Amino acid sequence: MKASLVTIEPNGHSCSDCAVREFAVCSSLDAAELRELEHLGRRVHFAAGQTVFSEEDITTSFYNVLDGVMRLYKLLPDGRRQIVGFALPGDFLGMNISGRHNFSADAIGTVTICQFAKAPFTRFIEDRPHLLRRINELAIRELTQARDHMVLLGRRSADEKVATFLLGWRERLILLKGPIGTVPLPMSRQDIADYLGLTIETVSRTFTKLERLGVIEIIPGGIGLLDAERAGALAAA
Amino acid sequence: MKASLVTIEPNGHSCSDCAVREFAVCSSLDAAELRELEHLGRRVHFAAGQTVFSEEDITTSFYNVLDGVMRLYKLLPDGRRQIVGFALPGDFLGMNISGRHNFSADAIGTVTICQFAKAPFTRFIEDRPHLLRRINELAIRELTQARDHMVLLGRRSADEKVATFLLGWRERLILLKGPIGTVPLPMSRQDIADYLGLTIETVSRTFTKLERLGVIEIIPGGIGLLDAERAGALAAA
DNA sequence: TCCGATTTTTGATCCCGATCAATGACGCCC
DNA sequence: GGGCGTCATTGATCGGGATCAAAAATCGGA
Repeated sequence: MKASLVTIEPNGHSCSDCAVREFAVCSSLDAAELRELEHLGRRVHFAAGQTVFSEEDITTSFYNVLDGVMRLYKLLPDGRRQIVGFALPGDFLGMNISGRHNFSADAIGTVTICQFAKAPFTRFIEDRPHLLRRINELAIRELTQARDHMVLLGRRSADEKVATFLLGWRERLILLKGPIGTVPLPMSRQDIADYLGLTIETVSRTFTKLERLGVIEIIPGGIGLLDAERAGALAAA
Repeated sequence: MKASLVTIEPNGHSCSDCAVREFAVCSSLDAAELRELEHLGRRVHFAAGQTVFSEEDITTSFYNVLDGVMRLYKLLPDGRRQIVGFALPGDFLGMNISGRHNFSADAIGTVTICQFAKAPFTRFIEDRPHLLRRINELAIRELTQARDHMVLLGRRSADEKVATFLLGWRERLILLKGPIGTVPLPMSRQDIADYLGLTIETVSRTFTKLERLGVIEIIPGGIGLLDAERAGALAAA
């Protein structure tokens, strides 16, 4: 029997053995609170390519990424797409003030998510200022990243964009999983292009150029960073 | 005697008659709290072009814009500039997690600011979750704007960028001051260019083009919006 | 293991917005 | 009111990245 595209984990799971415990919003909670939170969230699995929520959808849940990578994006009426970020384990999605999501979110590869119904989670936050402070902290960090990305989109060349992306992505993965050999790139070239405000052809050409320069090595599903120094210079950080 | 470029208002002022009372972060406070807050903040005036704080500066204060317009921007090492936003009365500046500002802020024209020393204000927030919630709300709203701006920078043409900017700026002013005739543009063409990821020449040419099309009328210090419908179509919202 | 679909790479050409250059329009201070 | 510095507009040309097109590589399924 074929697995469904979206499956809810049937049996109990516990926050205490959660992989993203110290990265996620939950890091602000004590043991007792975690036990209470366990009853509010449920683990959900999404297959590659599935949409978790869409822009303009009414917000009914908040989401905590546990495993996998997601693309967060906005579409223009004519189909042009801008990816506003990639979500990794520990990222918290769904906060907004309009009551509607202001971007869409797809699973890239399979993804596991901890899903909280909006109302009970909002009530849970209510009298827990430390959790609110943690959420605020995550929002401010995202805001900082968003501003950095504006600089990239508005003022950097294609070469700088690609180099900056590769270094930044690598840095995030290292922060999450520790030192790594090669850099996995689970997203497609088109995703990278839509993240950097380029076309797929330009991204592909720039990858090839960087390889020719001996800065990277293109491997299936990722790249190897051969000359971090040189890459940093190209990124012009 | 010539006025100094930065002046601190000498005598007492009161939050109760503050112009941005209902827009700002303070809208979450009751009368008693406002009276307490009064002692933490002081009004400061900046002359046109003055820098209020710079990127990488250690954050020693938070700022509440009371009057005037500010440009918020980031610089690349080689001088390229990206304006990440324009601050208007009611906007709250200075939140970050690194302890350093992550963008610079200049006064455009004269600006009045309500300045709070970081430590006492942080303490003031401490046991006032409603204020924290309000700050979080403002952060999330900015995040939404930041994502919209990413789409503009990454995926829109010059014409769309300019039209979108004019409509968005007009909308913000209307929200703040009610219906207006012409749209004042206190920032320079260079500021607009650095906000939209364009050059000053392209902005100027696009303005002229929109005027030739009968969409706007260029007047000293601003524009008149003659055909909002047409402008909206060009913006391709 | 082979085949068809999809994704990625590479090549040729085009065009939008940047760059370079000059002129025009203010505002400001003596 | 005249001269000067700054900012905005306009014109001519250039080039980086987009677009159009095709080949090559990779992947998934029978």
